[in-house]
Amino acid sequence: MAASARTPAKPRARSKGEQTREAILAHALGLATRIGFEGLTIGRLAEDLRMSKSGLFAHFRSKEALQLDILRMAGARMVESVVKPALAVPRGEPRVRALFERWLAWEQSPSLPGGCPFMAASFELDDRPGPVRDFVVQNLRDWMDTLAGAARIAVNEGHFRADLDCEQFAHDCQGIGLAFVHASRLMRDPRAHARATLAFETLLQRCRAPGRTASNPSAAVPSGRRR
Amino acid sequence: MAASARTPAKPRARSKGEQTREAILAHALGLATRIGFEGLTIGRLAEDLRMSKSGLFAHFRSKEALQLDILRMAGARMVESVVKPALAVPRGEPRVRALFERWLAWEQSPSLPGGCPFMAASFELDDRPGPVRDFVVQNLRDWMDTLAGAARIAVNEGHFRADLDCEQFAHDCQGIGLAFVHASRLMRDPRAHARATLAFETLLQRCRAPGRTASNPSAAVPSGRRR
DNA sequence: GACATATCCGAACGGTCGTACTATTTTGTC
DNA sequence: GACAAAATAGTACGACCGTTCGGATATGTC
Repeated sequence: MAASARTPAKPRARSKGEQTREAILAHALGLATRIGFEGLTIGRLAEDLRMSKSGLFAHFRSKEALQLDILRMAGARMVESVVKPALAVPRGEPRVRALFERWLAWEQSPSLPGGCPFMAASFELDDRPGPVRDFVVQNLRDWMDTLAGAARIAVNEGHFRADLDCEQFAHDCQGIGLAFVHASRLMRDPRAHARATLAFETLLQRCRAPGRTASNPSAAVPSGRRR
Repeated sequence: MAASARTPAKPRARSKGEQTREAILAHALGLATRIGFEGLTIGRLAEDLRMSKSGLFAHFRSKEALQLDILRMAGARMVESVVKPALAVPRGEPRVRALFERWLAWEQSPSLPGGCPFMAASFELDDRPGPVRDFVVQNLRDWMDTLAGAARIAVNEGHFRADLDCEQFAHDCQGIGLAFVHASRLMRDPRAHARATLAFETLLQRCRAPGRTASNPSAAVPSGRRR
């Protein structure tokens, strides 16, 4: 599976410890989304993975470090499966749309049985200061900046109104996403996805440059295409 | 304070136990909003109130019962300070607006240092089945129904478009509220309230009957005023 | 194969959790 | 003030928490 079976290399390619460490984090991520970051327990985690509590603990030197590593992995995965693919989509509205759609898909990803960990952490840690909270805040700030940045590009491409408040746009997107989680996970509303999509389309419509519609995407001319 | 000082009556007017019980719940509510419902601990609660753990515990027969009682009190308070006052406001858009504004105020109420307990519980309990979760769901369903009902009335009064999807309206409101909590509590964004207000006004504008504006509230004629 | 080191386990620590039992005190009624 | 009932305290329980430490075991290098 790894690079080579006979090349352990000097700085070590993929030590045993690192493998199990990642296996732990992968499972811990799924667990944390379901039972929360505070509710996540080293004993339970070790039991699930059929390891000793102390053996597992040795990989992280504290529970807080474990929580941070889980979030780091989650952040990296989110970038990988939401942000990066969206960057391959044409600039402007298509990319904004790709971001949003992939975000919803990420939230429902099978590897996240409890949903996006940052959403859950938003409400779980909002009153508990510390590095874990700080990390969540930073990550969400980055995400909102990504959304706002994509909207900014859409403005420059002439897809969105020139006077659009891009940060408000990101804020509104966040609201749609949160309402989606609320409706689908808590209320178990089968129309949750349709609701979120409708809300997003309505938002997009409000943001488009005058005269421009979804079915007539070339009506408006980019105002400042070259930078 | 109570009915009479010399009339304990047969079924007893306001026993000592009931007083402390309410004091416990009031404090527990504030605590639960900050540290979460799972994080809330009987020992901590007793310590805060300078009671013995067992003395406090005797008032509720389990932690789950305590959690339910806390939520019951929160629900009653929310009705008292959000729903009931809004019902005193004229039907239609003004009442819808009153509901939303009082909702935001309730979320920031000083007696709720950690914000609306139902918001927090939404994400904390979404994956933990049981009566506590059920209670939260029921309460939020009632709230959404209240919002949708107020919108329905606004449609009948001719304030809102006749083809408005009132449930989608309630859903969108929920999103604005969630984004508000996200921005204010987690991100500590000072513009959070302005963002929420702007989002709500934009939503209202989209819902209004054609030709009707905020500054010209009498442009449209009620279509089905009676009933 | 020898050896150093990385990895993992077992047991144990002090703490806190929710809960159960038994006193003791306080309250309300006569 | 006597007396029953209600309210509170005290103590203890088993379970699990995060963490420590020393020793067993596996891994990678020579």
